[in-house]
Amino acid sequence: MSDNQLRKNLEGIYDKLYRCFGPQDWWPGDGPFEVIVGAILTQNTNWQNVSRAIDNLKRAKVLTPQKLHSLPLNKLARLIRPSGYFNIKAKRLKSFLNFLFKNYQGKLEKMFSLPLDELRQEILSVKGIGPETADSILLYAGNYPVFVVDAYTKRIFSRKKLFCEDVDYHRAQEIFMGNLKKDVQLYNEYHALIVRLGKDFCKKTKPKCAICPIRK
DNA sequence: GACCAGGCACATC
DNA sequence: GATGTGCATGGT
Repeated sequence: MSDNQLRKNLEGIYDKLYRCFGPQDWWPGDGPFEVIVGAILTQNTNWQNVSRAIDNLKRAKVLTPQKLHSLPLNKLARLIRPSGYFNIKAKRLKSFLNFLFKNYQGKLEKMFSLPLDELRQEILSVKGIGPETADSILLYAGNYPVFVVDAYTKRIFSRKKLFCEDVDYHRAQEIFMGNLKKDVQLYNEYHALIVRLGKDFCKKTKPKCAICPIRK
């Protein structure tokens, strides 16, 4: 497939999704810190469970960097229990908070004043934050122009023969970022629309769906 | 009861 | 470098 065709395909799919589903108004969450917490909690978990965990944190009035940083690990784990993998996710939240307080005095504005590539490297060095979580944080909490690749992206676009399902994260990201304009709002909406499509039409065990809006 | 959901780190070969 | 496994809840 030529670069030109690829670009047309990516833009065409976006247009179809947008026409079909409309703006998704992402990230579902209030403010950058809640976005970051949600990004960590949603690892391999559906959003409904994450939402319950976040509600617990809100009810306990601990959903701020300072409060979560000083909350004991076992209490944090108990509050985020509905999100699954709660022990490991509690540690991951703590490792991010340690990073935030050690390097930026707990201030997100300071952290988000760094240039994209530098900050991405730093966030990726935090234990428990891999490429997808890092990019979700950068795009949805920091408003950096980074395309987020997730399991749905790989599944949907491999079925459209744009790349293999086991494509490397960075390579998949390059395909989007190299062929679309670097635009925060576009990347925000595109990923949100992919998740919307994935949830409704692109199940793991159902390779074809007759009513999929982007089916040829 | 099986399968799935907006990953990641670590062990083993 | 590739592949397998543990981590866990709640919905369908």
